[in-house]
Amino acid sequence: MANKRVTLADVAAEAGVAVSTASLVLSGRGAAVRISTSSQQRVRDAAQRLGYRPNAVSVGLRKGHTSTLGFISDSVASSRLAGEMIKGAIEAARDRGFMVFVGETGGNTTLERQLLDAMFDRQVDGVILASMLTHGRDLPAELTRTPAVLLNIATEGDPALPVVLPAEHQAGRDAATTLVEAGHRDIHLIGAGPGPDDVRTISSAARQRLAGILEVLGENGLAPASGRDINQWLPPEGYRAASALLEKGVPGALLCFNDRLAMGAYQAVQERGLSIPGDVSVVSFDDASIAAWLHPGLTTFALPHRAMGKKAADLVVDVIEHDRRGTDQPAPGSGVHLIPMPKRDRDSVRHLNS
Amino acid sequence: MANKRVTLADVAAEAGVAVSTASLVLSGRGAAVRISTSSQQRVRDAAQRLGYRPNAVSVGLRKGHTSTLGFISDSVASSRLAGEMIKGAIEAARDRGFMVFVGETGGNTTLERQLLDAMFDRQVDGVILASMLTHGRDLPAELTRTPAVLLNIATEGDPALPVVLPAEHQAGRDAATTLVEAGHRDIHLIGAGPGPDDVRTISSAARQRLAGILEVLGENGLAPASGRDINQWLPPEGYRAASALLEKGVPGALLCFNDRLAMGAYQAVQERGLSIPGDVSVVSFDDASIAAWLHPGLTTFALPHRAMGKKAADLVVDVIEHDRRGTDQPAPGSGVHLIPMPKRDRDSVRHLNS
DNA sequence: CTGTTAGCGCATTCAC
DNA sequence: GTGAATGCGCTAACAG
Repeated sequence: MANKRVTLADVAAEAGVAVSTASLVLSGRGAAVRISTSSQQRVRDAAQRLGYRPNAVSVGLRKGHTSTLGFISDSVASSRLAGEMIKGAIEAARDRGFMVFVGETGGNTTLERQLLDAMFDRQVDGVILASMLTHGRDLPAELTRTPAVLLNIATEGDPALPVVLPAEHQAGRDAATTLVEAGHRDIHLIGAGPGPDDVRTISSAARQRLAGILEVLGENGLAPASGRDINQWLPPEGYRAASALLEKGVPGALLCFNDRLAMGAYQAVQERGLSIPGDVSVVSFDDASIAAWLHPGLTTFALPHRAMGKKAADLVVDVIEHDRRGTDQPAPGSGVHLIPMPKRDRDSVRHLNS
Repeated sequence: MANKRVTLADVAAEAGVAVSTASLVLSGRGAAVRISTSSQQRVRDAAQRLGYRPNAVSVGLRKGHTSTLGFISDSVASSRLAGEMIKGAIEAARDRGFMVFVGETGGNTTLERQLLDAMFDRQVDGVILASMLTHGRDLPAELTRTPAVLLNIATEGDPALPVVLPAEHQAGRDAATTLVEAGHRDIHLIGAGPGPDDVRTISSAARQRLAGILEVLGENGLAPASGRDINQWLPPEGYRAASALLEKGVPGALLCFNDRLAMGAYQAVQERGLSIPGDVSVVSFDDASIAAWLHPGLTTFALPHRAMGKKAADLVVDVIEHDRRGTDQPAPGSGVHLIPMPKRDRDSVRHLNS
């Protein structure tokens, strides 16, 4: 099985030089220290021939850093979107030469501490702390010992750490704008509202989406035709809310707080023989995979999870490299980074004025 | 920032003993080497007081192993199910004291090699190679250098490595049995069939599910009423296939090869004003999240991704620990491990005989 | 220009 | 019972 790895010493022996020479050459500083071209070539050839690869563990011990990141999340499996976030982070990390440990806490704080410890034991150079449900939380104290960034986690007050969040407020504005510009006046909210404080979930997305929506509505002299504050944003709840609305007549437009609510609303509308978007328009948030599969395709504002993961990884690496450089300039990137939520324009909105 | 970690030397100094003594004590062999109880206590106290944690990188260099696994997949983000697989693996690994590097190749073989190299450089003790779409493939040669297991990857012939797969064939049998026992005779296949070789996707799941289905049908003197071989198992295809069927009359039962096809079939059936399961019964595979959200709930056989991930991690660790023990008994666990696909019994099947 | 030396943090012989 | 010395594979001072 383990046919021993070839070491720097092997290469040096093969090339007939000292290990330090081999080290210099292979780290690219051969020319700078003016090692003879012939020696350099011999070392390179030997390394090539033997298939030498530096032992990262040894390098890590020696240099004190490991080109390794930790990614800790409360859940990795909740949805495709969670996967996208991890994927974005892993890919960006790899592009910068980092591997990443992934851990999942299930929301358990003890476990979180243990995972952080296990990662620090392995000398990770930085940590991404992520949540799949944006909300505020206390942060473990260890996070100050190492570069860290918060991914999809809201903090109260001014965060010392970089924070990456979706631009929920702007998405709320964009969603309302979409409906208003299509000529809709009676817009029913499903998931939160109608008042700015009618928000039941701990998800801070709800509050911000709502604020954005109300802002635009207000700017156009409108208010929500109705609002339904819901704790669990799942299809059955969307179904019930839409059904209740339909009993009282045909609502012009439904602004659902996520795609699963929208899916439930679709079911209610279509079971009554009504048409989307002919009779009722629907706009939503998230761009979960069902959004594209629904009939007709659901117009929605995508949670940019992939881009968020990438941004988070880029930020930690920025901080790491900054620290390593050891300048006394301020650490880069702290503060909140809002990632835009792009519109997925499909077929669930009717344009009244065209 | 980096307020230095406390090392074994710090502990030894604090306790007033030599590092080797401290090492012995903390590795639990203090009693065996008969170190004085007082020294032992002092060392333990010091370690406690200073918050000592062994540097895993150093231990890795010294002992040659790192309590670290690599998980390489062609995609981590394709669905919630992919996440479940990773989650199962990560959790099982953690329970055994291992952290895991996660990498994603997107199907790119070069990238796969690079990731494997990066992991081997970091001295991973074992590797899980996973795919989100079961099918055969060539394996990178490096895999023989380290304990490895294949997760959701089929191999031709007798694999030298442990392989973890869903019990697709049995699930095919179970799905057909469900329909037959409910009294259905005209069973239409959507996704593959009607002949045993009418399989267009590279997914080996299709072939095995089909084989299981045909077996049970045959045992009951039946054959598929029709079959529709489809390359892309997505809702639009299911919609089209079911629509075509409905033009010729009302099929009694639809056996869909996955939930997304079933979702499309639902749309076709319900748009025609027909009822599930009143007019047509539907059974499917995967248990994607939509299966529970559809109206009525879709009876389906769940891909046990979580359990598969767990099994894979347990297997690598078994092999690692076996190798480490150095006995000359055969390596454990090689061969194929089939994980059962449990039935999610919901409301899409009508029982004709009750 | 190149080789020798020391040490990153730890575990393990081997003397005392 | 305990401590000093050695080396895992590598890099960085320092000599030569």
